[in-house]
Amino acid sequence: MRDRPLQLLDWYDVHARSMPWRVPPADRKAGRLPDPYGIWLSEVMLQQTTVAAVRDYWRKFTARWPTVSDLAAADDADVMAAWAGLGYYARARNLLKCARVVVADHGGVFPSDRDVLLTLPGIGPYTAAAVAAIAFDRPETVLDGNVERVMARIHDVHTPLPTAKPHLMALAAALTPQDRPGDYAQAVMDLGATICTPKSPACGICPWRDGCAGRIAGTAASLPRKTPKKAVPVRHGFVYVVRRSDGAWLVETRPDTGLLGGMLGFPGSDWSDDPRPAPPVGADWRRLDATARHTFTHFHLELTILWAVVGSDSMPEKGFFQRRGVFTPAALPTVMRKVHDLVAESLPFGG
DNA sequence: AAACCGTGGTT
DNA sequence: TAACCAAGGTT
Repeated sequence: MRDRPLQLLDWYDVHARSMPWRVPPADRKAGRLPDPYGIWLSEVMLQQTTVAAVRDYWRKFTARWPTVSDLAAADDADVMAAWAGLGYYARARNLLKCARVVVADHGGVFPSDRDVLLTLPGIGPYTAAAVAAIAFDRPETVLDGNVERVMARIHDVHTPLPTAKPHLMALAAALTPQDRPGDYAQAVMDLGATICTPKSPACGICPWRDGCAGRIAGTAASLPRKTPKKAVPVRHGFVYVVRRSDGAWLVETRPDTGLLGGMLGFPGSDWSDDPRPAPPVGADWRRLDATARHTFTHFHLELTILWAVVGSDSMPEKGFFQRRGVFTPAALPTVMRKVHDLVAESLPFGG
């Protein structure tokens, strides 16, 4: 069998996926490396998130904040609004923290060392290795969901995740080449994303098919094994949508920690088995004849929507009014945007 | 160390 | 359609 990394790099030279932040293999071989800021931004956005979902957000962020210094100087609310809809909002809070540390402690220059990168907010083992390898061509080993799957299959590893993770890491590290480590890292992930897919891998066209123990054993499609997850419960809650007579919307900035931390939203009850309404302002409340349903990572949510129209002298106990032109549903996390859309289509208020 | 933390696409 | 899944990190 020919050298596995070289086999994969030859495949990558032909089949590399094109991405806005990526430098194609031909250019990288000529010595060109990507902007570390763009790679860091892409890697944070790509955490548990598909390439398709990230593309437009990455373009929007780099157009508005072209350098890490620009991002570090941004207003928190602008960054959170720009991140709205992408999910895992702690990433956006850590993104800002990280940018500010890079400016304050590293002169606005991204560190190239994996262990230094690991000290930065929002950068864990995967992202530190990815930035070092992809942006600086350091021989670091990335272990993401793709690499775990590929390693489990070519070595026919039956130990379930996450127990198997250290073993899979050792197997992946043993393959990482000294030459073109950045392309190699991207190549394994492209292989996992396009050939060695979770459900029905395309073993027939895989550059690693010859030495793949999982394919030979007939177990590939069932690997990696994973310990079963718990069923997600259903929780309930109330949201309060207040329109002022001039069309302004009552919103609040959610606390920095916890679910949807730091994001804009409509005030509401807690989300529990037995929530109690606690309206943010005295008003003639009416119940909307529609329920907002949304699924988070660890629970389903059913929200009862209460709405009211108040006068221009209204002084809410919670939140603040955003006028027309300032308020935009695009700045809301998806569950709140669903609430907004249900209200907007039920109450023709002129947007 | 297990729980928490979003969303949209695929099966 | 409900479950699964995606370039994970933090506490």
